[in-house]
Amino acid sequence: MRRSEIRGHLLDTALRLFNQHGYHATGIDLIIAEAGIAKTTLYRHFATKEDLILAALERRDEEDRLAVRTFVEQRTSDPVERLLATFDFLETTVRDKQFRGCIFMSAAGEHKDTVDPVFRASSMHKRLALAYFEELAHAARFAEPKRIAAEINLLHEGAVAVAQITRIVEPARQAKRMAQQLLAAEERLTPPARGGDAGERTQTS
Amino acid sequence: MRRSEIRGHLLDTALRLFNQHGYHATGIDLIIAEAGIAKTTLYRHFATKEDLILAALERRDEEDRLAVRTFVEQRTSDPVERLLATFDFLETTVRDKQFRGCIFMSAAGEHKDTVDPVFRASSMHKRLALAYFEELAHAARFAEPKRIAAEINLLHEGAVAVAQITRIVEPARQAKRMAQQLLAAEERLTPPARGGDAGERTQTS
DNA sequence: TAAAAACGATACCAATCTGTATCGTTCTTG
DNA sequence: CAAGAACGATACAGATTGGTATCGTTTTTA
Repeated sequence: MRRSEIRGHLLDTALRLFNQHGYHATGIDLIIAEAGIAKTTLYRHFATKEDLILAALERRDEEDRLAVRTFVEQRTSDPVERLLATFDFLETTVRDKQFRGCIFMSAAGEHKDTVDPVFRASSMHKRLALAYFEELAHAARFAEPKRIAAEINLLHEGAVAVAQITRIVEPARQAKRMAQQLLAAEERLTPPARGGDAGERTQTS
Repeated sequence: MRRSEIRGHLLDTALRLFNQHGYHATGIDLIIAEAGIAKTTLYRHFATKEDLILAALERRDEEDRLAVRTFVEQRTSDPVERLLATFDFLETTVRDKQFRGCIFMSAAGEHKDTVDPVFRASSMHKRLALAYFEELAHAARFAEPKRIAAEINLLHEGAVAVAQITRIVEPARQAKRMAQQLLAAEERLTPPARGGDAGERTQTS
């Protein structure tokens, strides 16, 4: 393995093990054994285990946000359909055999103190995920994009939580149907496809 | 302290610490120190730490299910209103200064293997919570009580997850409003209050 | 009230934890 | 190609983990 790849390989291995066993239950010795890297080398890249956790979460945060954007944007250009497509993306992640819940929720669950850097990193990820929903809800010209985004976000979190316990895909599909019904009943500032009537509010149910 | 109370006191202390720091991060030494009980005594009541965790979850499971039933049933007798009242109960638990998320979700998050007894205990609690929603949805004569219950359940889990990260109460209220809109649009087998028309399906929106 | 059980205190055990020190080898890079 | 940095391997440190052994004291109970 080239030395420039070691850091990334360590992060990938750590993420896999954190997802599989959790953060406290995953020891440094297991990580280096699975990665096939010396302990000295790990500590040359990351000062502490907490630093490793934070770096892993940061990497995953960027990967995830890029992945959902890519998935959604290449599927449709309509903002409402994009909001719904996020649930299809969710379904693919839940369908993964390695799915054991959201690693950020797990991280926050094991580092419950709000001032803990790991909690803050998880919190930041969730805030950015919500921001994407807001971006889409705004583009869809909903009358209350922030509220819509929060509702979509709540459905996402609910689906992941239920799927974490049941280990079935159905919650993701159910959440999508709920989102569908929810969005269909919402006010828009202007109708999306038809040339709208002077920016006035329009009921589209 | 009377000796008959020691077991319960240990469970309460353990639950408080598990909620505060998580399961792996809470050591036996901390539990006995906080409880003011000798280690020997703890291990006379519980064979292993896992046994202590399981007993604590069992205790909390019964407490919680009784508490929500009591709260809901003394508030209203209408099944639909009772479904909505579960969100008010949720709001009180989230409003608690000690709220750090659902201890069963945390337990499942730290014991991710589906055959792990702790995971199974958490899973069982969630199954029983869902069963209560089904009971209420059935009493409300919804056409599809199982689906309704699953949707209510998903909203609950979503609200708890979002509240765990944000540490605000709003998700619980938002989930209730979503449930309200959801239930209002649902078919019922017979109208609840008015003497119904021969058991046929009725749209009540 | 007397015997039995449970208690507290403490010392202890082996295993595991995160993190460091040492040192010979390999890779990178100027 | 040579110097310096990064690597692997190993041993080790100090703290902490879950759990046990011992024993004198207190409480329960028959």
